[in-house]
Amino acid sequence: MTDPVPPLVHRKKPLQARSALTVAAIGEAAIEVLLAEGIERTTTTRVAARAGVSVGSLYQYFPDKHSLLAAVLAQHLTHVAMAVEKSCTEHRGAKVADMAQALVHAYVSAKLEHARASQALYAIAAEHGGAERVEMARERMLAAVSGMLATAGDRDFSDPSRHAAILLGAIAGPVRNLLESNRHVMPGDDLKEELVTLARAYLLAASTPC
Amino acid sequence: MTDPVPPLVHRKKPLQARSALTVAAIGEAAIEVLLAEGIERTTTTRVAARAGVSVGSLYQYFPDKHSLLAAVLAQHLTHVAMAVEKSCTEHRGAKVADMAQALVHAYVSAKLEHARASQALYAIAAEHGGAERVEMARERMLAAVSGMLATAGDRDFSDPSRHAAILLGAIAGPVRNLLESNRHVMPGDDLKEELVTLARAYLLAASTPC
Amino acid sequence: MTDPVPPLVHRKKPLQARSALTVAAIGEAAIEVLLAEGIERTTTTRVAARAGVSVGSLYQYFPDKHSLLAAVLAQHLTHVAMAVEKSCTEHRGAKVADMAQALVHAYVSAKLEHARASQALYAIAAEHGGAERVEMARERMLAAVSGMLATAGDRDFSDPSRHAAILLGAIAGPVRNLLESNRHVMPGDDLKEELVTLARAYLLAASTPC
Amino acid sequence: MTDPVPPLVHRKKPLQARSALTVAAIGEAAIEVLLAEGIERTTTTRVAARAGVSVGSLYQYFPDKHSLLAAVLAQHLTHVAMAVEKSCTEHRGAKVADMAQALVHAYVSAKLEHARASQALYAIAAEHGGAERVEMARERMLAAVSGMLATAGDRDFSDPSRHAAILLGAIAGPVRNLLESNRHVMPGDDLKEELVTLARAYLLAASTPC
DNA sequence: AATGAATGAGAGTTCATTCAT
DNA sequence: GATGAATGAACTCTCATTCAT
Repeated sequence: MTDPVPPLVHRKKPLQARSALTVAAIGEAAIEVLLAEGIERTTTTRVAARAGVSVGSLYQYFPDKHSLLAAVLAQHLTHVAMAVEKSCTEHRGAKVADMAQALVHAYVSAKLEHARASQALYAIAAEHGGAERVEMARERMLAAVSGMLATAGDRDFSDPSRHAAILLGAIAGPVRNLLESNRHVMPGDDLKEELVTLARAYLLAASTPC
Repeated sequence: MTDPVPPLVHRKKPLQARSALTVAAIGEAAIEVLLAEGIERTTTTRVAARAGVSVGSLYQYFPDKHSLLAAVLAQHLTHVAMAVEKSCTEHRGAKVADMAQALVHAYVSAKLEHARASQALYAIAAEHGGAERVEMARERMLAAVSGMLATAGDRDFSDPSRHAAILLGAIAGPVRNLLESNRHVMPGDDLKEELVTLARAYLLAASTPC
Repeated sequence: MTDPVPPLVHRKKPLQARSALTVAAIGEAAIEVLLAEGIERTTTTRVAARAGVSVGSLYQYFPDKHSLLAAVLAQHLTHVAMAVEKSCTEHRGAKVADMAQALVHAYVSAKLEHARASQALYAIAAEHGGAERVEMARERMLAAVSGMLATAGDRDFSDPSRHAAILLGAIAGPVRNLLESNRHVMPGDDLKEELVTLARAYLLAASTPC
Repeated sequence: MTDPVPPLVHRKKPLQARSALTVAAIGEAAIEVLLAEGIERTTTTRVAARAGVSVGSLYQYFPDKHSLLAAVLAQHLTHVAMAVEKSCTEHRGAKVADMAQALVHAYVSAKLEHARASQALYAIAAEHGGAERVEMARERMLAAVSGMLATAGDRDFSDPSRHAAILLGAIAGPVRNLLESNRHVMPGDDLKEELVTLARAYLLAASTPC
């Protein structure tokens, strides 16, 4: 939108245990307020109150509201990206069917594990330099997935980067729908199963035998 | 978040040509401001200014900011949902491969046709009762798609409604990623082609021959 | 308050019958809106709508909102003042007991006859140059009453003007209370009777036999 | 008009001395602005400015404009009501002539003591739920006065509650007239004297000897 | 370090008034 | 003459941010 990717610095390094706890509490509180009140009513005062600290303290740890929300978003994105990266690293050289299953599990589990946060953060993603951060996380995952695809033991991919992009998007879409629809239409395990079918079918269709 | 689906009424019926133009201009302006400034800076005053009318006029046509954004979102969602419904109706009884292609074309074209609007509206979708409206549009499309799947000439689906949900999500995900990443990584036609592959592969994998 | 007594001119003389009707309708509408919505929500548009005319028409007859409300107030005040003047003229030379009765009847009847208007107008009286107009009406009534008292056939008043002021205030107070308390505690006739007792007692106490 | 009696809560308890001073300053300022500019121009911003604080501070102590004005009105009404109650309690069992004098003194003194506030508040009384509050204050005073009348040592009242209502109204009317007419026609002491005459005359006329 | 009262720019919304039709 | 869409100043209220305590 308007702003370049801001540096995302904390005003202080939360070296002491106390500080770290406070920062964590504020992050939690932000998500809760986001879910309970919506972005427009997510104010620094309300977040501080929910976290049980004063606004002043909040500003001791985050230079402004922007940074607070960006930090919360970044943390979540990093969590998911790392889960994907780990899984991709572990399945280099595997068969595509296994890659598909592993990727779906890694991604969906990481998302559903923090379902509430995920849901809340879709709202931030569109603002606060969120788009850039989301983009960056996607790049990381894309690199990991296309790297993995290129090493598939049983299939060749003509354009691993493109296939990775479609694959990730195709997995993320239904997950997002599930998280955003309040009444959870489908249990997480069914979702995973169905997405494994999807991922496997796509990867096979998009590749040729070695 | 907090509010139920609001009635989405215009304050006045835009019967006269002049009014209709003004309403349209305001809608356009809302999207432009949304894209240029982000939601937080999308104020009624700015939208009115961009539309070349006074705030007062804006409020003559929309009871409040909420309704304005909701109306813009609703218009877009309806456009896409109708395109999908039309395509599904036309392909009842067809082969799944054709269904897949038709659905992808219909959805992606409708989205890319109003790419700017699409992109801008993801931000609204999370607020302003947007979630409910998005949900409703999804229901319409789901019904259309699962209805179509059930009539496939060459395959049987055990649970058309579930498959429809996954399919739509899987198509929407990559489209969304494309729209949200500012630098358009992939041309629209390539995207369609790849999604057709995805959709066909999934539908075949998820069904059994008649 | 801030402004001197404004000239209270209509923009046009309502010579034609049509105009006179419209003016009257607007006046009525103003009172209704005042009662139904309170001053703060008494807008020119609402008054015009209630009167069944356009805002534009309202402004054809009244130069501004101020004048409209002032005119409505003035009309009511004049009505009451005239009733009092008439009664006072008719009872010059009478006995104070009869004067008291006549005055109470005239004043209370005039007020209760337009109870709704009376009630609504207390709100205007404090603004819109209302104070001055109320003052002027009081002067007229004061002059009439003290003029009458001075001619009493059976008693002498040392300071008719002061006695008139107290008398009028003492009658107006309970009437106002009755009108302002929504649940009408006392029937109008009981009020009159009680006020006659009050007025007679005061006038006798404040005067000496001839 | 539209609303029930609002709870009249301050947003924060003005426990600290500083806060209490600020709240008081805002109340004072409200009265001054009311007198200087009239209700329509009595805006929260102007009141805050006159009080020497920011609008934000005003809203820290009063949830909305409504409550601010209501609080100021309530304070004044309570002051007067308490003065009347005190006087009535002290004159239970007294002779009606003494009761009359005491009541007039208590009421008129309380009003004139805060003449400016009194005058300003007549304007609020008609709006902002003022009517209800005024009504409540009147009830308190009515109860006190009729309770006192019932204990009169030298006279019997057939309907103390009705007599109390008329008496209070008859005293309030002239006081109001005096406060509202800018040029003070009559000194306060003369007014009191005249009202004592009025009150005594009425109470005697409305009662019978024991 | 922590607090939370104070600030004031800025948002949403209304409404008296005008004027092209 | 009548209409009512358009205007934009002004109002109420919120909230990110600061700083004296």
